[in-house]
Amino acid sequence: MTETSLIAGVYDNSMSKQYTISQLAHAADVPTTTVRYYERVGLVEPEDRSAGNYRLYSEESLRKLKFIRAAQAIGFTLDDVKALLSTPSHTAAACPDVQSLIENRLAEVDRRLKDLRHVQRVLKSSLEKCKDTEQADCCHVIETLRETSGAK
Amino acid sequence: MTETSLIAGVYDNSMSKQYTISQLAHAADVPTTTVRYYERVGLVEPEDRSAGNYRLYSEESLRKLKFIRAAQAIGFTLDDVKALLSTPSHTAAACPDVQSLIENRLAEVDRRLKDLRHVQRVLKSSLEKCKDTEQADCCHVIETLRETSGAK
DNA sequence: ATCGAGGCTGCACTTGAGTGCAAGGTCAAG
DNA sequence: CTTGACCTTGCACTCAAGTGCAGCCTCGAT
Repeated sequence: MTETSLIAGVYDNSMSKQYTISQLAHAADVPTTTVRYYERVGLVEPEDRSAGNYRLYSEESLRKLKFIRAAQAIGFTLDDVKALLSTPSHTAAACPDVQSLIENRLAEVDRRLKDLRHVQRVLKSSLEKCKDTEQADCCHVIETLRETSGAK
Repeated sequence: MTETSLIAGVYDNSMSKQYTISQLAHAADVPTTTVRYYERVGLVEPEDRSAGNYRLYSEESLRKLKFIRAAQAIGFTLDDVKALLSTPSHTAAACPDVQSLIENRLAEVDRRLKDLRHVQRVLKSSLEKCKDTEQADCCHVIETLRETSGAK
């Protein structure tokens, strides 16, 4: 292990192949522009440059990239991801930081879920009124909104 | 009813009082800057101007403002709101438009709920591993993420 | 040798919903 | 008549996570 990173895994088969930016991007299913952007903000760096100044990436970059997308998918910001990635790996000391990052996200997700369920109820009842053939009057949407705005 | 607006309600007590921008803003619990912003994007207009060129708003503006915030709270964009507001009121013809706007929002909310529940599961299991005193090793977070990134 | 695909840099722009600021005008109280 | 709170305009800036573009370079194939 050349570098003790949170990502550097168990499988350290040195002599792994190198990727150009588009190969890497393709493998991680990320636009190349985004890979360069991640570099700009300090998330991923090429291992090396080719003779013609092309970026060359290692397996680790690929793992990192996948990690970034996975973390993003569950709602972490790139700043959070940066924190996660720069956490000195495998030390118990880091745990509280990571843990509280997760707890914060989870709390936010819970809040958001609660909100959304409320929203879902309101929208459904609006739709009911809208569809009500007795008096197909979408203006009731407004009533519904007015009434429920105070609530919550 | 001077204007057939979706908002102009049943209670059309003419001779209603006028608001300065800060009174209006306070009543609707919106910053004054935001009221001006809404004007810029064509959502709310003052009924009149005072001698000193101050904006003067009617009750209708207040209702409109409250409507905007309520609609926003259930996830409509200001563009949606504009569409809702400009819908020629009380005509059955408008119904399909309003209805599909609501249906679209609802579909999006459903999707979002599904995503969030997934996220919640992933975060919870990360947290479990993080808290596991057997081997308090937050790095398992990475494993969890890597495994679940493919799913979904 | 030349063509097209892909790569490089740097900079500006996007979206949505506002916020901040400067320079000035107005209003009511003291 | 001054002070302070409030109002006016216009313009620029914020945030996050990118996207787009111009002008140039490099690589592999024909």
